[in-house]
Amino acid sequence: MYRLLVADDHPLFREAMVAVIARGLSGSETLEAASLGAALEVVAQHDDLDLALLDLGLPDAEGLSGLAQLRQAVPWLPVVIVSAEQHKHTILEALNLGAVGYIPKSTPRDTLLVALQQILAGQVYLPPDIMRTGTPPASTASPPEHHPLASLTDKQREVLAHMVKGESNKMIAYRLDIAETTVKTHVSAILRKLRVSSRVQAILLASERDDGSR
Amino acid sequence: MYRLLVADDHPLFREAMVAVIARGLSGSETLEAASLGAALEVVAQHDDLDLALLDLGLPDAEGLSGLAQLRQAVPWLPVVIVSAEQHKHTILEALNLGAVGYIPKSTPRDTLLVALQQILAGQVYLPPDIMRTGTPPASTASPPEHHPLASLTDKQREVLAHMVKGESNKMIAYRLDIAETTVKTHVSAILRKLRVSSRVQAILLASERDDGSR
DNA sequence: GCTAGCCTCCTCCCTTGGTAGGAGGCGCCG
DNA sequence: CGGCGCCTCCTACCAAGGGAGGAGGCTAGC
Repeated sequence: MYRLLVADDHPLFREAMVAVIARGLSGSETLEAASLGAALEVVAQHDDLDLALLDLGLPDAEGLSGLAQLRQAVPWLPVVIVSAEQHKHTILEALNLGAVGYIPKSTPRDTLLVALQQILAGQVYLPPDIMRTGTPPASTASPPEHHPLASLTDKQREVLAHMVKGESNKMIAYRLDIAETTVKTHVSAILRKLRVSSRVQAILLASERDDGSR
Repeated sequence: MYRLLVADDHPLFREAMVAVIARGLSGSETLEAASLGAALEVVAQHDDLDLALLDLGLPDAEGLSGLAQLRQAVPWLPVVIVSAEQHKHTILEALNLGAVGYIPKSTPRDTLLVALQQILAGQVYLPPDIMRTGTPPASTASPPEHHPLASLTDKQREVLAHMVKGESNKMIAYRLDIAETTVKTHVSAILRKLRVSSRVQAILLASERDDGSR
């Protein structure tokens, strides 16, 4: 049913996770990686993955840099962080980097399954503690998840419309009669909101959605 | 019917050209520009132009640099060079820069009309002299005009396929197991053959054509 | 009044994209 | 065999893209 990647350097935990998935998501296939490097290789060769479970604290990845690299390499792949650490700051950082969820290692098996299903369904999973404590992550967490494109401001949408036509920042600036730096600001905001890392990906995503054009 | 831009610093010649167009291509609209700067402004504000007639020797454009700038600014706009000069080298250079034709100023009115119609129909017009003298422009002139995409080599098509997915040069290199410099070489060749100036435009052009994907 | 969001613009900095030009290897064809 | 096209890779260089961070002005809402 689904194809998942479990990236964790602890063999036992990896196996446990795989077992949970096998039992809870029957028919799903799991790939494993013991390091970030291995994970990057795996994702490079499998473009049909549905989700990656990434452990924080892989030997070859400093903290969230592993997430950053993974997102960078394959922006289309949803990544959920699996970690022992539970600092609110780290979790928000991860979301900012494009993670679609954060699962504490202490999560009981059945809750874990619910979390995975929720994430595979396109939702975001966060540890209940965080959800409860009055934390309105606002900018990156709640709204964008469901309406990536809808969350753009008018001006951003306008800039995106020009990007889609293949125009450069400089040309967009000229047409909209604003400074190129301003265009860059908008573009950066767009990329962040759409969770992609290059204008090309933003364009593909945009023209894939709205597409009333042909 | 058509919207043309006539860029020439000589008012008399410009008027004559406009007159020829008015008589021969009834219903067509012509815009005028007396300098390259003016031409650039015009094209920036009119994205529905069909063709630009560019004089070589505009006050603010050194030789073919005007063509280069114009092509750079609006790659989608076909540009035909109108010039007094007739050196074979210049003509080939112009074609290399993406011009779709080269019309000597000495061309008689009726021939000029034929040339314009030919160009508007997607053909290329070159002064008969050049066509006759055994000059096989090969690389840029004859084949690409009709089949921009078809003229790509297998490898180039393969690279383009990855570009269309939104992948960076580095990622493509990794997937195809070749050096990034090689990917760049292919990308450059693709851009040249497709007559565009950025990967985004190449991608848009490519996904506009083949599109069996949706 | 103050705050929050948005738009505007800037500087500094690094990465990516793209061009130019050269060079070697391979295979095909006249 | 020699030439030609293609693929490969390289160096060097410049332009464009993108992130970080700060800053001012504006309006809407509390």
